[in-house]
Amino acid sequence: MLTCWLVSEEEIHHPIQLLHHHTHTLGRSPETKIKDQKCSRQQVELRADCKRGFVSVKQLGSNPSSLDDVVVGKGNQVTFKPGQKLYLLNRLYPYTLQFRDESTSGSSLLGRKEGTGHWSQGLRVSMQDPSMQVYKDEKVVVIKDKYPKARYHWLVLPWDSISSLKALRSEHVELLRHMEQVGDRMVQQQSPNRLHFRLGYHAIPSMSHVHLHVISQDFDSPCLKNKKHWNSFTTDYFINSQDVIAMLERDGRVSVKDGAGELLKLPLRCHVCREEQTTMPKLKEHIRTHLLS
DNA sequence: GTTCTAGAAC
DNA sequence: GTTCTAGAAC
Repeated sequence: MLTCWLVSEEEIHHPIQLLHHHTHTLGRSPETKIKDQKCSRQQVELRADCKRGFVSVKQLGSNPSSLDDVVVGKGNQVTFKPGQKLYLLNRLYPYTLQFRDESTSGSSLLGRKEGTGHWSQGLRVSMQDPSMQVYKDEKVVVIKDKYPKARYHWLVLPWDSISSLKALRSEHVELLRHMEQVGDRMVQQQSPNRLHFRLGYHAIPSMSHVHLHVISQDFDSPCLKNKKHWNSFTTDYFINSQDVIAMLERDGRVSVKDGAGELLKLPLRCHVCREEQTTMPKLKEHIRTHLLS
């Protein structure tokens, strides 16, 4: 079981432990050392889910608390994940989340695995591991997907901690262009034959930290196992990098349609000839026929 | 994200 | 009886 800690970004006080499925009220108090009268004594209510790796945040006070750049709003509830920043009041008093393996604290025992936090933070761990890095420069790092869904499947990640598409703003356009350029270069350099590739983002990714998928369109991989896998790369759930950049240039934000998650439940359809298949094994057999020629 | 497995579908 | 999917993971 992981433990959950609320960390004051400005190190005003020690991390506060949030117990699994317990509510914790945070506001103007000796605990936070906040004396600002605009902050309610019960500014937000927090409830940690250590199994799923997030904290529910409900704003109780009248003045705005915000998650990244988005105001929560009184009475509203949002999901707070590691990598995101919670500002208790008016973009002040920033907090981050940490899920830690309790086995790493205190005296260590032999043979115990090092705690790496919640599974959804796996990419943040992998990108820092030199043995996983395929390419890196001052802005981004490229790693191979741990469970590739095709013969070639890379992830391009920025060093900057950007939790998801929702946190992207106009100022990130240049970074995203660079990520795409690096992705294009991976395709040209590493791929010997002329396989078709797509570069894009998942509408609702499971893993934290913005990552660009660079994936060959053979989908010839034992790790491609279920409908969710298939539809996440072959429906509108997969948003082309160019479309994300265009949206960011035009609106200053990336909007993901409501119900994008439903796209994962669509029938299995071949991405080449659009023919529908009834089961995954049949689909996998079918797409082999498009490999030749 | 994956693993596991109950029970639906065949 | 076997294959395959899809939801839980406290």
